[in-house]
Amino acid sequence: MSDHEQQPLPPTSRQSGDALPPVEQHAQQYETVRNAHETELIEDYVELIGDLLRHRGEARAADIASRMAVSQATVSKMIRRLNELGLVTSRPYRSLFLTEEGQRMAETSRARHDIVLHFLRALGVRDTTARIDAEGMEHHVSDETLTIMQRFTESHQP
Amino acid sequence: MSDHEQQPLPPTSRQSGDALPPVEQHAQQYETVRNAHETELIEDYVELIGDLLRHRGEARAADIASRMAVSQATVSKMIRRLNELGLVTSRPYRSLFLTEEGQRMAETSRARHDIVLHFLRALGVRDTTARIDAEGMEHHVSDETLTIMQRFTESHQP
DNA sequence: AATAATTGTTAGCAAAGGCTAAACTATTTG
DNA sequence: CAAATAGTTTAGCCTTTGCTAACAATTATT
Ligand SMILES: [Mn+2]
Ligand SMILES: [Mn+2]
Ligand SMILES: [Mn+2]
Ligand SMILES: [Mn+2]
Repeated sequence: MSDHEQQPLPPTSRQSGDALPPVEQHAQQYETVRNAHETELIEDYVELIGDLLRHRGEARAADIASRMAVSQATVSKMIRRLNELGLVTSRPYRSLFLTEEGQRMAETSRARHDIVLHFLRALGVRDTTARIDAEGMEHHVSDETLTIMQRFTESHQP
Repeated sequence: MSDHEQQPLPPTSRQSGDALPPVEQHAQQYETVRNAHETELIEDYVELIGDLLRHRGEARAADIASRMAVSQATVSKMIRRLNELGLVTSRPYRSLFLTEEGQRMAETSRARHDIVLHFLRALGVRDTTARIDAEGMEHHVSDETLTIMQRFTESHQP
């Protein structure tokens, strides 16, 4: 075993940063993030399709492409995948629709997204910023935190 | 132009979900998230290497692999990339070290990570959950929100 | 009806981030 | 010091998510 203590680093310079968590716990943090990233895009597509259907009555591939700032080819490919996953139905040149399962996912995602967005606004974040932050944060917020956010929002502007 | 209003949808069923943002703003939300995802992994590696150096005096590939719950091959490949990016220096079979730029990135990431973690704890989230959520959220929190989180934490446990 | 514009699909490419298996190097132990 | 163990690297594979370019189908305009 080689000695690891090179310069003992004065304990004063270390008021910053918590201790390292135990290896298994630390590993679980990263694993959870990787899992979230696997479903993140799917959720955003399904959620957006649901929003378009609700607000516009139809959800076209071109709308998705411009709202996501992504090429139509990318959207087309993703739609095939959503189809295979049983989340949407699509006929060429027609609006997309959500399956039962797709609707459930859209609803869950939208609810979660709204909780995060409203929480950020209640905290005092400007609307534009809150929307940007919520789009990314939503996929990484546990149910526990979500509940706490919801309570906070309710109690801070009834 | 085909008419989109199929069923006008009773306005009562719509207390949920805000209006759709204008296309350009909506697009920017997703773009920001995609950009964050590009740097996210890099930041986590650099931050972890910094933490290992600080707490353990050295940062070995094997430690990174077990803490990230990823294969050693994956770590080895990523180290080469960090090297090419000028963030770390590495001699084969020796500890990694951070370059000047790597140290700056580690410091910035750690500070941001801590702000999010402490904020969640101040909100009332349990430690384990807070750590998991912070690991994912940290990359999607704007400077504006970060500042607000910091103020909140300070004023809620002095 | 013919043409133009929009919308959608397909093919082919690339980078990122995983993995396993095999080879190699270093360290620890008998 | 030889053998065993632990750590590191490389090669080759796969999936996801993006892109552009070319083509096809639909819808809108003249
Ligand atoms: Mn969303
Ligand atoms: Mn999102
Ligand atoms: Mn972090
Ligand atoms: Mn992280």
